[in-house]
Amino acid sequence: MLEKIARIQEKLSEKVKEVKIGEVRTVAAVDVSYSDGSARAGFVVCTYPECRVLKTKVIEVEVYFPYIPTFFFLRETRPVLLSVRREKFDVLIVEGHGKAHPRKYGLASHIGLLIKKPTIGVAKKLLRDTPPETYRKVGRVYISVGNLITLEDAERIIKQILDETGYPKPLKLADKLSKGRVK
DNA sequence: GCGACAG
DNA sequence: ATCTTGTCGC
Repeated sequence: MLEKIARIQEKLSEKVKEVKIGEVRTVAAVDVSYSDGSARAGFVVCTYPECRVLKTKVIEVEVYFPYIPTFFFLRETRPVLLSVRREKFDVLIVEGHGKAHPRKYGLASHIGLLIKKPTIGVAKKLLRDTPPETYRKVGRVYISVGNLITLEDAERIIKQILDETGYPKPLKLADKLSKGRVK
């Protein structure tokens, strides 16, 4: 079964577009946390590059798929998609890899393909067998192309919004929101 | 002693 | 991720 899905990932990775992004005025971020059998997605939209918070929200949804390394997107696509639908932003930061993946297709790429908007994958650790040219280390995180952006643009954008700990500010807020740990 | 592949 | 213990490395 997973073999079949792996082939699909390789096929879908060919649909990812690496193009220069247009003017960026707002950046959004999503992160998911779990409690019991439900997943909670924290979503935030900030101005770029100032990172003034324009919107925040949290949604809750039942999760049915387990976490399997390199198949992470099967578990988080649903909650992430539901939280970003109908929202407005120029680029979306996703907690999880984009092209920095053994099959060049992580959650950030899947989301980017589905919503047809620029996405950047951000993760704290690398997966085994990740092609070196697919990512950059920025601050303390690894970033990669999700969709509709170049690695260079992604790097430039993330560098502008790092906090003092080397972690993207919008993503940190999304993380807190998902854990219900923010005003 | 029990693993070290995103979360 | 979440829980949890110890604080460190094969």
